[in-house]
Amino acid sequence: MELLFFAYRDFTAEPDQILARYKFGRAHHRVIYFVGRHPSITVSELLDILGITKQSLSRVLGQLIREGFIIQRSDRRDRRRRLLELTDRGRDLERQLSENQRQRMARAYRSAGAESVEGFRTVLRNLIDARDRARFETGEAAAKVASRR
Amino acid sequence: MELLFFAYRDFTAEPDQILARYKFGRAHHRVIYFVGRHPSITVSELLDILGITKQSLSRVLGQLIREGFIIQRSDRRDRRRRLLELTDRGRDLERQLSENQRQRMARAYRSAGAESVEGFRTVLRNLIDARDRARFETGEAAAKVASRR
DNA sequence: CATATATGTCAACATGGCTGACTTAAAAAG
DNA sequence: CTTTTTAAGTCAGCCATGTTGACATATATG
Repeated sequence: MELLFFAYRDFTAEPDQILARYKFGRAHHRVIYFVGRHPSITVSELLDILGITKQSLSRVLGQLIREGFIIQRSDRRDRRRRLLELTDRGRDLERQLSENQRQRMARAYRSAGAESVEGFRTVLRNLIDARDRARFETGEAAAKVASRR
Repeated sequence: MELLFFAYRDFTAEPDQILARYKFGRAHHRVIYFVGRHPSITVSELLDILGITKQSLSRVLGQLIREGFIIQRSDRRDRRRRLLELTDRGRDLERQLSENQRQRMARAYRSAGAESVEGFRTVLRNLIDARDRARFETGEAAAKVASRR
């Protein structure tokens, strides 16, 4: 538990200086990260992932849209939905922000070795609520989940 | 990175209802947790661990002391230092709060197996800044670190 | 004695959660 | 075609927990 605390603390600490330049906070980082990882994600899906309220998200998402880091377009099939994408500008910022973290992760993986990495991922998956664990299933199970959506 | 986000999100989500009963937040949980794990910790050490400012800590720590969850006594050798301990009441609360988390961790460990657990811990250690990594060294290295303090 | 260190405190401010109440547009159900 | 449900957005206000900066006090150290 303590390890997890320190690892998470140090893992998330670095990007803050970059964010400050844009007058953004960690919440913005999370939004940019997940929109980057899941292009065409809807607002509801993003809310589910972040586990926060619509009102909280809207403050942050609104800024990102107004300042041109994210664009919305409506889903053709269901025009109530807004699909979110990073703009070029958004992608730039995402890369800047995640660069440190990716490097840190890569370093940790390299010096731990492939077996440790597998164990790391297995335990993390088990820590996640069953509801969301499916996102990270491997092989056939993942295919099933994907097709269900 | 995504796995880590979800695991941390779910791992930290549960104790909030209990905390709410005492009108406490997550910050109180962290303080109670670390004082519980490191009896006689000083205020400075706690600040280092939490990575927050003295003023932020003081708000939370002050409440916990006033409400009888933590006591301070001065260090005999250096009477400027205040050593922090959980009271019986504090220990009760700590147990309540961490119970879910310990169970979640135990479940994750059980279904992942001993090897995965080793890998998990190895990668987490590597993710931590070198500065704090020493806390978690094993065997002889750990003894050295301990004796240096 | 002078300086450095550990702790505490006051004030003001920012971020990012929350609840509650409502609106609008579109889809789905009847 | 009307009603209901769903997805998204908005306004207002509250709270927890970070931040900076300025100081104060007690004690240890040089």
